Formats: sequence, structure tokens, C-alpha cells
Amino acid sequence: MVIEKHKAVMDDNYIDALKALAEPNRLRLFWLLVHVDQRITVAEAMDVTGETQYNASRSLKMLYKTGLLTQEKRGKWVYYTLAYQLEPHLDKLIESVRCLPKERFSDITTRCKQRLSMRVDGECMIGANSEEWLNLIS
Amino acid sequence: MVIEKHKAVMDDNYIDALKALAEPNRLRLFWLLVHVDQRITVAEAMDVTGETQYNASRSLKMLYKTGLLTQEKRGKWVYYTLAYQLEPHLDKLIESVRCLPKERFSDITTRCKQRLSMRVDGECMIGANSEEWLNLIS
DNA sequence: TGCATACTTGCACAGATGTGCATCTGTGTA
DNA sequence: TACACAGATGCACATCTGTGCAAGTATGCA
Repeated sequence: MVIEKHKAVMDDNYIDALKALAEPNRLRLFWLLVHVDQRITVAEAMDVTGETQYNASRSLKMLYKTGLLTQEKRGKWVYYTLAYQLEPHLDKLIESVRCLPKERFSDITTRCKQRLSMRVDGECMIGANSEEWLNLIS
Repeated sequence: MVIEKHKAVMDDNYIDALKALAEPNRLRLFWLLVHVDQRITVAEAMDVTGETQYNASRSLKMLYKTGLLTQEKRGKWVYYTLAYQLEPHLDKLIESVRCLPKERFSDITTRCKQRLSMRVDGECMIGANSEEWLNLIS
């Protein structure tokens, strides 16, 4: 029974990772984190993806819980980053996402670069839906 | 708009593959097809996994529709086989499944070998839940 | 041609999942 | 200490998904 439970837990982790990625918005967000090679805050994710605060927060949190992302709290900001040195099957899963055609995500890539350009010394300073951001993308 | 639609279709294919694998029973079945290096019929899948005819059929069909499996009809039997030479992101996805710890699937592996031993000249000859099969595993 | 068998599919229902709204927690700042 | 803001979470509801049941399709055999 203990073994059964252990198996179930291990299974669930991988299953949960697949489920987390099997949703277009989360896949886009994760693809971004795979390619941008940068930590990102919830507020930045909101601006880049155009999602609500709820969705951005939940999406990042979900990916974090599966082990695909790491979390780092800095003051009132929370940075999420692509995890490294994972188990082989999770590493391969990330590789799979990395291989997705870039053309699908060209819009999100541009917006992300714009948003990151608003950082100061590599730190996020401005919240979501700010005047500065709206001017930048208009 | 045409581009939008094209993007959606391409996305959906990968998304559907992730969804198809994000279900424990289908993941087990697919893992088996990745490792057994053999085509398999719905009836054999039923015996090996213990699933109903409905589930075995639907699971294989779903995996087939995502492109992860190929289908070959031979008389009244339908063989499903792992697909090769796929797009990079799908290939990596299969690699990911291949990397899953074998211990989780030791039971299903044993049963599959037993079931395949009932073949004649490499062909499936006996349906699901047969006397011969029930004797073999008892 | 009639029947058994292998597989697929439509239907109904229970459980899981995504989303908007509102609220709550935690942190920085005046 | 009071307030503003980043982020997390509970609730209600619509949608999606897995499953059992039963009927339908297709193939082989007598």
C-alpha cells in the first residue's frame, strides 16, 4: 500500500505537468519562460499575455507546483523561473516545448521583450496595466 | 485570419497530444507502446490493461488522432503502433514518456509479454477475456 | 446469407477544470 | 500605524472529460 501510494504520487507529478501544459494559455506562458531565459513576475506575465491577475497567478503557480518552474519572492514581487536539473522525463518534456515552432509565439515574444525593457537593473518595478506599458505597446 | 486558424490547428495537435497523455490509463497504454516496440490490437490492450472495450478502443483512437500512434487494419483486427519520424516536439514528447521510471509499469509489462506470447506468427488470434488468457494469468 | 466477433460511436451522467468576481494575505512606503 | 499594491485563494458557474451502457458498423466464417 505504501508502494502504491508512492507510485501514485510519482505518477501524479508527471501527469500534472502534462495537464498544466495541455492548456493553451499556460503553454504559451511556459514556452515564454523556456525561451526568454529570464525570471518573470506575475504582473509582467499579465501584461505580456493579456490575461487577468487570477489566471496569470494561477498558471504560474500550477507550473511551479509540478516542478517545471521555481519560485523566488523578492519584496512584494514573486519571480518565476524555468527549473533546471530535473528528472529525465521532465527535462525531455521541457525540450519538447522548446522545439515548438517559434512562429506560433512571435507576438508574445515581442511583447515580452518590450515588457522586460521596462525593468530597472533587471528588477521589475512597475505593476500590471500601467500607463507606461499601455503607451509602449500602443 | 487564415493564419490564426492555421496556428490554432497546429497548437491543438500538440495540446491534444498532451491531453491524451495526461490521463493515467492512456499514459500507461502509451508507455507500453513506446517500450514494447510492437503493434497491438484493442483486444490485447483490453487484456493487458484490464480496461473495458470502450476505454481501450477510445484511448488508442485518441492517441492515434494526435499522431502519436499509427493505425493498421488487418481483417477484423486493428493494430496500433508507435509513430516514427514525427515533428521534433512530438518526438521529444515520446522521448519524455520513454524516460519514465520503468518500475511504475512493471506489472503492465509482464502482462503484455504474456499476452503477446499467445500470438501465432506474430498475429493476434484470440479476443479479449478468453479462457486461454484467464488461465495464463491465474 | 446468417451469425459471431472485433471494434467504434452515441447518449447520459458524474467528476474535473477554467474563469470571473470578490476577498484575503503579505510586503513596501508614507 | 495606515495605506497602496503584488499576488494568492475561496466561491459560483459554465464547460470539458472520463466512464458505463447500449447500439451500430465492419469483417471473417459456416
